[in-house]
Amino acid sequence: MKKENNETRQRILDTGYKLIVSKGFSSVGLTEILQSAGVPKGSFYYYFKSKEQFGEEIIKSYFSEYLLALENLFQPRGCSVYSRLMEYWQRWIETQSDSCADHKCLVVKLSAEVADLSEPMRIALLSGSSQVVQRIARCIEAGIDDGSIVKSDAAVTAEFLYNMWLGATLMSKLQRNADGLHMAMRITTSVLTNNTVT
Amino acid sequence: MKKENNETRQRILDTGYKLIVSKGFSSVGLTEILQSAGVPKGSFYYYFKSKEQFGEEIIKSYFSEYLLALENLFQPRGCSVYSRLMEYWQRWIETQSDSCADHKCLVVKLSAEVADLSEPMRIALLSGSSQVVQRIARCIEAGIDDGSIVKSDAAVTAEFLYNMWLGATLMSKLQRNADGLHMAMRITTSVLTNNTVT
DNA sequence: ACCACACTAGACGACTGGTCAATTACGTAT
DNA sequence: ATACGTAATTGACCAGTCGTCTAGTGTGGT
Repeated sequence: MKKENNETRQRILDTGYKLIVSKGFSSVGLTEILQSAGVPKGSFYYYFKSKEQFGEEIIKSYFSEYLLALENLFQPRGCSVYSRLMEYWQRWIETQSDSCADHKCLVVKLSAEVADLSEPMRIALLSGSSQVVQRIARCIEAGIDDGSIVKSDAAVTAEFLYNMWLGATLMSKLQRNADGLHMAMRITTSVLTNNTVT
Repeated sequence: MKKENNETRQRILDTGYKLIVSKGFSSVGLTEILQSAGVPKGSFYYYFKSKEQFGEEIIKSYFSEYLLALENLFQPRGCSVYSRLMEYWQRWIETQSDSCADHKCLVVKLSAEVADLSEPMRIALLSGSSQVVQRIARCIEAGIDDGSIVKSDAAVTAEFLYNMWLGATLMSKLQRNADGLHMAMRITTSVLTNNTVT
């Protein structure tokens, strides 16, 4: 049997995610990632073609986990579709707050930086976030069906809500507090129940 | 009398803005900026303390111009307050579209990257964007007064709209088209006239 | 014993932000 | 006209880091 050590590879990915999501892509060097992961520098190019492809894989594996968790959260349970969706936003607030170091959103952190820097990374980000929005849209549709969410164009509403939360998260990074996120939460509630904003 | 030669200094700032708004802060080196501006390396540190302080000044001068243009746009003219505000968003679409290289939004480009990187730059970004939101809020108030905008909490509406446009612009950078911005436009119209989303 | 291959060390040239001593340009006082 | 002080400008240079790569080590299978 070969050693087939993907453990090392995974550790590089995990450490890379943590550092990149907090410092950005260009600001973090391979040296720092590898040192922090306890992996020798020479190993990197055995596992990855380049830093860019490494970044692409981080994004892809991030969304892979994210979408799995989303699927799980939106699974029918002993509560309305509406409250399941609201739990999603509630968790968004928690994960994006200052305290929580991990699980920060890669879309918020990397979109602006990467969109003009790397085409593969841009595509990965776009594909992932599109799937998230799609999944939210399907959830809204289900909520309209079971009557817990007010009728609207589900696709438009999902995209709109996602955009608003993205912007609010960006501003909350500048403000270093969660006020903007709580405002987004109130508006989300209004929109899903009354179709009004305030 | 002093020479007061800010011309060189201003050229560095202008070139810096263009490069940074398209490539990001960390990805652009001083060498590239200076070479592109036709200014020798040594001169940089005569005008600026560090790259960080340089970035801070770029942000500040960006907002200084931005707020001036905003003030001008919102000035009472031969049209309703509502249509003046809508012209602002219309221009947002135009400046953030692929074609327009200059005048891209620094808040969109730098917030995520800089928030965890440099405190002075974060503060500059926060202060500037807060003033913009405030100015929009005052405009909405005026619109409520002259009856061209439906009644609402102006401050909340302004913050909400700004967040949504921020998010939409981020996504449009990923999508490389203006669809998200046009959706933001439709929602903005709805909100300001009906207080509904769709 | 030998091969195949997962893995690694360390150096590569290019480039980073930043420093500095030397030089020039110019308004003012003599 | 001359001398002087300072504002402005310069590019060579620093120590360090960047992403990348080649040459090689170690080990399990045959």
